[in-house]
Amino acid sequence: MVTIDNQYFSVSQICRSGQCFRLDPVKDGFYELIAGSRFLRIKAGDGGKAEKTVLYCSRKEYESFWREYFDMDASYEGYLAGIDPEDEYLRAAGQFGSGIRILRQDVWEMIITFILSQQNNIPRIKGLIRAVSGEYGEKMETKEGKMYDAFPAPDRLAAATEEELRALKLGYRSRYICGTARMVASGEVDLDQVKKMDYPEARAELLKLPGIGGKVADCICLFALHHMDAFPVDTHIQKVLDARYGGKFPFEKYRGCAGVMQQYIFYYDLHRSGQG
DNA sequence: GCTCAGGTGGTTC
DNA sequence: GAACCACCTGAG
Repeated sequence: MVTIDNQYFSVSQICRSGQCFRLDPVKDGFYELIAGSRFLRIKAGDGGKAEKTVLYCSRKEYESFWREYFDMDASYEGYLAGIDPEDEYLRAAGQFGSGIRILRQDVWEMIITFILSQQNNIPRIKGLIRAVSGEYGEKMETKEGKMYDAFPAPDRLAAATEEELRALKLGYRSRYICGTARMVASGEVDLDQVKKMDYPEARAELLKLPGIGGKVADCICLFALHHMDAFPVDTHIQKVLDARYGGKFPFEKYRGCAGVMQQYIFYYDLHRSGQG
């Protein structure tokens, strides 16, 4: 068990920030997270009051994996402090989503996840990932005996046919998944190399894969490769940019942290009218 | 029925 | 380079 004593870390906010589709609330403030082939049970804190967040893993596993995964060594307080004081909207958005973190997720998993995300809603995206993992992912079991499905490796998905994927209701994205899986499994696009590239290089390399355009490439760059200048512009973000920023985000003020701002805006736009 | 949901790729001017 | 449009599926 590892307790997180950090005011700028909220599991419920990360869950609803739309960057991770395998983090789900179960009951009584508990969450379950599958990342690649790993499983983590989490007890959410109450937002910096009495209860701290608890990760149900060993200190060793935390230090060797989850600490980096949750980007615990970055100062999100610093990111918030860097928001233009005159930008009231962005300050409010940052305040509202101050527990969000930019996760460091697996590149392959993000490639497939965000190809599936196009023209789709979040509940359905989650369902499709569950279906693909259930069909092609390795069957795993926690020490407590809970079964779960790992995210399928590239060679497993490369072996699937488009018809099989269509049977899982992936729709026209099936063709993209087949093509992309084959290019990655064959090494035509080498993800180990992509991980070493800077943002513009990695983005250009990802654009070679079928079904990946600028928006999806930016999601992968931000949520897997941690290129903090990536700023995915989807329909929500575009709506806010048009309404608040004359259609264009002031990138010059946010060198090295534009992606964090994108997450604050996205989360604020999606959830501020709800319960928070 | 129709529209919409975290888009991409192809065609057309 | 901008402006269409087809593309699976299921919910409202």
